[in-house]
Amino acid sequence: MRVSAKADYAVRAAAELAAAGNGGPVKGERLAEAQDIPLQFLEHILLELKHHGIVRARRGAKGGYWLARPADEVTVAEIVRAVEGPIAHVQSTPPEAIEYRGNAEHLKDVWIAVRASLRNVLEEVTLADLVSGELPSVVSDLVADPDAWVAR
Amino acid sequence: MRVSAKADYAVRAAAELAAAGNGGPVKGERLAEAQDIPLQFLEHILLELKHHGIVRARRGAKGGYWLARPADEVTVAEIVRAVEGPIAHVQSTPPEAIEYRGNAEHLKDVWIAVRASLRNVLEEVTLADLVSGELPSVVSDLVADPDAWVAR
DNA sequence: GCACTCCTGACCAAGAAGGTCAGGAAAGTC
DNA sequence: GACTTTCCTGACCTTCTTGGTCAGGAGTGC
Repeated sequence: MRVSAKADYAVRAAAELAAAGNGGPVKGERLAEAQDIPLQFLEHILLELKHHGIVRARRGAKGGYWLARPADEVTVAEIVRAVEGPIAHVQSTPPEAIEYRGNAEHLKDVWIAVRASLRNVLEEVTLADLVSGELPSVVSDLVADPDAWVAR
Repeated sequence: MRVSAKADYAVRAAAELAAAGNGGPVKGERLAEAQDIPLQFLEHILLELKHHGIVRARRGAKGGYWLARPADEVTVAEIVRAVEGPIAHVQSTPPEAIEYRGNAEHLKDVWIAVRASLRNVLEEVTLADLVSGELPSVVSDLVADPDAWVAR
């Protein structure tokens, strides 16, 4: 139930690309500096994003990375899936595929709900939202509760 | 963003204890059989639950495990925290403690929302709910959407 | 041809995941 | 007091993941 450095880095780099808009390709080095991410590690991450069709790239002078689609069509969920794999799998298998026995029978519903609630957040937030700061109401509602900010 | 085998096992074992109610201590072996969990691994998990005050135990003949509190006062969130540590940490630190720069500034809010939405599910479901199958509305609402059941 | 930048695979150290093994320490029974 | 039962604990093990680094190859633009 944790968010990996890789996913965090990936979203941050993608946010920079979203902000760059159509100003031409952005070098990996600039992304790394802007978000303070180890360059070589970031390059691997960007490659994964490219393989998943989220980002495009060109080599050589004037080369760099840019978003494959408009920033308001790329969700945080996609990026997380690209680098971390499926969201909220249990024991590495999707919750709907598990058969629970005895008194744990309804646990399946709980894990399904967990996944759905994660999706409700991650699939609603686009890179455009992230950059503009105008987050969808599902997020701002959750964040408005002071209780959401306390550690536990 | 995944649920470990340990957390899954822990909740399942706890559900069995909840179902056993006041019928006296339940042997580890019976829990392991009921939920098909490797016994020795389960014992380590139960020990962690004990250290976190969720479960109690007695050794010897007629010994076994039981819940330290009534089943309707133990949430799934507690159990997950006991065996997996804090929920939805980013890079192993709580989201509210991270400072984001540049265009990723609002990412903090997104991770906070992720954590809050997980809590909304996990802290609402008690072991009593789990065993009875009468899950809180936040869960049943999420599960009612057929979309929650499709892999992605 | 040369500089620039991405692309790729190999490698690596540390830690977590998912267990197993062996023995010790209480609790109950005879 | 001996014996059985069951929990308690630490050591160990294998495999995978995490979070990187290193070295070199392959396009691209001038």
